[in-house]
Amino acid sequence: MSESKEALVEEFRRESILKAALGVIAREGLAGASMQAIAGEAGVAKGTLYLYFRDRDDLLEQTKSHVFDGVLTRIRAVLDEPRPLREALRELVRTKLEFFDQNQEFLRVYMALRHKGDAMEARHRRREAPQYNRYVEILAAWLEAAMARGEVRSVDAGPLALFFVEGVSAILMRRLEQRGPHRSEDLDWLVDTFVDGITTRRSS
Amino acid sequence: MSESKEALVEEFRRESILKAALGVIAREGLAGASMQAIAGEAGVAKGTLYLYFRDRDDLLEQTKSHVFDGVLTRIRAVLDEPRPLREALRELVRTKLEFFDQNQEFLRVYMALRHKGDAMEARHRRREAPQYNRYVEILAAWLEAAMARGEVRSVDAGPLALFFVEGVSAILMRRLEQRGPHRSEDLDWLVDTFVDGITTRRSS
Amino acid sequence: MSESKEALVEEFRRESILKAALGVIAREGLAGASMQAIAGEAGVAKGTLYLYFRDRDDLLEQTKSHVFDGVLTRIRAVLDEPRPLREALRELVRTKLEFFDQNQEFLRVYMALRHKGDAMEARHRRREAPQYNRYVEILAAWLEAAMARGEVRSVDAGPLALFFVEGVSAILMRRLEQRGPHRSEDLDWLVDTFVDGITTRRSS
Amino acid sequence: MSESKEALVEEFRRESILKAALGVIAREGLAGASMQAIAGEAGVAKGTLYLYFRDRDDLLEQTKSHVFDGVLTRIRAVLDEPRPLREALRELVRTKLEFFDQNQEFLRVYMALRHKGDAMEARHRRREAPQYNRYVEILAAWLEAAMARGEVRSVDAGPLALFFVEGVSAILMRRLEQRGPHRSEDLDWLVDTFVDGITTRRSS
DNA sequence: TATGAATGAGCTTTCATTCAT
DNA sequence: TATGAATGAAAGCTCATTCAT
Repeated sequence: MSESKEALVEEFRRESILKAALGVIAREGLAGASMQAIAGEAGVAKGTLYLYFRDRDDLLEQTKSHVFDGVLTRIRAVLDEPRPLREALRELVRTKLEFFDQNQEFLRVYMALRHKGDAMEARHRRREAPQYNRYVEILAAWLEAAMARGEVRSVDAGPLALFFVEGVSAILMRRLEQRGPHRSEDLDWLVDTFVDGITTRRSS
Repeated sequence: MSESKEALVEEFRRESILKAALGVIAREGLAGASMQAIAGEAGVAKGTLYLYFRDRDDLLEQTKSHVFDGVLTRIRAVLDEPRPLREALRELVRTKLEFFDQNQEFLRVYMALRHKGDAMEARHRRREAPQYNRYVEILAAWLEAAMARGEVRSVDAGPLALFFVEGVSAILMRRLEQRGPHRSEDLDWLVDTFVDGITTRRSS
Repeated sequence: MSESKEALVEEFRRESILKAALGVIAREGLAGASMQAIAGEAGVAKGTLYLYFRDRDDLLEQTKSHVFDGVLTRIRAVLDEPRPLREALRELVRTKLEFFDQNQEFLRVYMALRHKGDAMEARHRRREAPQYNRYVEILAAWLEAAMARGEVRSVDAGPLALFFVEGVSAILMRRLEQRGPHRSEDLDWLVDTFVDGITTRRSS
Repeated sequence: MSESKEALVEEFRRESILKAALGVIAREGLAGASMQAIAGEAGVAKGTLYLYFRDRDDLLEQTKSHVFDGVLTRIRAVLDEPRPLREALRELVRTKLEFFDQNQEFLRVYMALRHKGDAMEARHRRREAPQYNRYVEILAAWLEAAMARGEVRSVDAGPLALFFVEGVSAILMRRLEQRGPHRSEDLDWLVDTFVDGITTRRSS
């Protein structure tokens, strides 16, 4: 009981630090996210960060994971629900837009770090970006299921999912950068185009 | 004569530094690309770098430009040549693959910096990545021309181009990361899918 | 209690750094007073200096203030005490000699920086040397009071005070440089000469 | 013939560099007087400076000498001319004011370096500032002659000269700093005060 | 003699990390 | 467990000096 209470307190502290890191990164950029700045934002001392995270890299890594976990959960939910192809993908884009909107500043920074070999730390190239890959994998599996059902032309689902995910992400990022108002319906045509492409049977 | 010789030597030195920077960035990442490291790779003294570049930012910026200029030229050439839609895009992907192959390690890092608000420096958020944007713009213009000819369904060409460019880039990056052998024909199906999507008229 | 203790420790550390800076400047000159050297002399790490001083300029500035504050206090005390003109000025010179003797090497360097436009930094021309000016002002006020009492011929007290202060400083500096033994009585004749000059009524 | 011509050219070049150094120091301060800046001002290449001066210290030193030589010559001329005590010192101050006025910005910097142990370079503490000392010596000799003639009370002439010289310098510097208009007559009262002091016989 | 490209020591400053409290 | 003063490696950058031309 007491143990679980302590674990709860610890988890709470951990999350508040992650949230602080998120805020600082969004506001100041990665380079501005010094341990001092994060500690300050979190209202703890610098040393305390090292009680919860191995080092700066670890903290930054977990911050990234934390954010991506959020979208992953939502996206999984969208795809789990049975829907017509076109509707499902429209909903997917809608969800993603919403998420991007909420994490705009942070993503601007972290989009960079999608790929295996991070921009930052060649030393730590081993690290993955598992959530990001998971997202693509989930969509790929979903597409494969659609292919199995004959709804989608049979192609290599992995690259296809990646193509769609990144293409949409790029558009969303640009929209956010331009700070114009954005409604998700504005992108329905894109989904339609994509769906037309993957469902159409080529005429000789 | 002597002047042009000196200018040549200067340009040669400048390029050799850019090449060194490219190498260091590819090997060690952006953060690892210290002036010291770049100078070492180039076989010159630290101070020499400052004879050719204003500061580190300038050097990094020019390194990026140098690389992107290369692909931009090639891509422009591909799109300038009149070709059927499908062929043109296949050739585009082929060209890009080749380029990515040559600059793999560097791009892994610099893909990050495509977007307006760079990953690194919130202070320097102003800087653009003009070549990258130019690439997308060129494709968008090309697509618009195709729309005008009635070959492609009329949609917002800018986002569409971005979608394609980024989607393809993502796949290329992943392929390179997985270091498997890759033939450009492997992606013909993707181009076909995209072309089908953008050319097909929806039936009711 | 604990707070005041910490404040005490902090103040102690701060002063020990100032003392170290003083020593280094005296020994190596201003240009030789690198942060490294000062830190070494103080027995702390370079970074520690930045916990107590904003930057090098700040440290140097405070070092100067620290020294000049000392003499200012003593000189004020001398002039506050009511004394005959001649006695007061003799005592002033005596006090100054004692102070110069204690801070000889440092003053050799910092005498330079008396004037508004420092020797060092054209960029920082704004900074004053307030303590030094205060010293002259105090003496000027004191002389004006003597004029008001009819003890001293009425002239422009500011320049007169400056004349005396600098004249005496120069002699003290030279004596210290020549490292001969020096007793303050050796300068009584100078005070007498000055006093004679300022008190005498000119005979047509 | 040709040799002397070359020597002339060399001397001309040397002086033009000194003049350039003077200008840069006056404009940018000592710290801003980089070899590059001086070379630029002189219209020669950096390397050329080293053909005429051993190193930066040497150049700076000679710049100082060059300036002080000028005033020294003029002052010697003033004191060589037979004049009543009061007139001679008034003329001395007048000459000095004129000189200070012409070299204002430079002196602001170099006043610092009057003393044996320069502010800048403890390593080079050996160097003298001979011209400055010569000035004081000349005045001291002149005062001693006046003492021998019975016109001035017999005291230690060296310190007395130093006292007068520095006192006057300080006032002139301050006037220049305050950039107000200044006429030399404004300082006649000071000379009178001083003369009264040194000529008056104390009454018991 | 004159040049200026190249050098590299040395500077100030930042900041991730440690550890005594 | 939490702190934050202290550390010192490492960064970007400057500039006096050298030397091949």
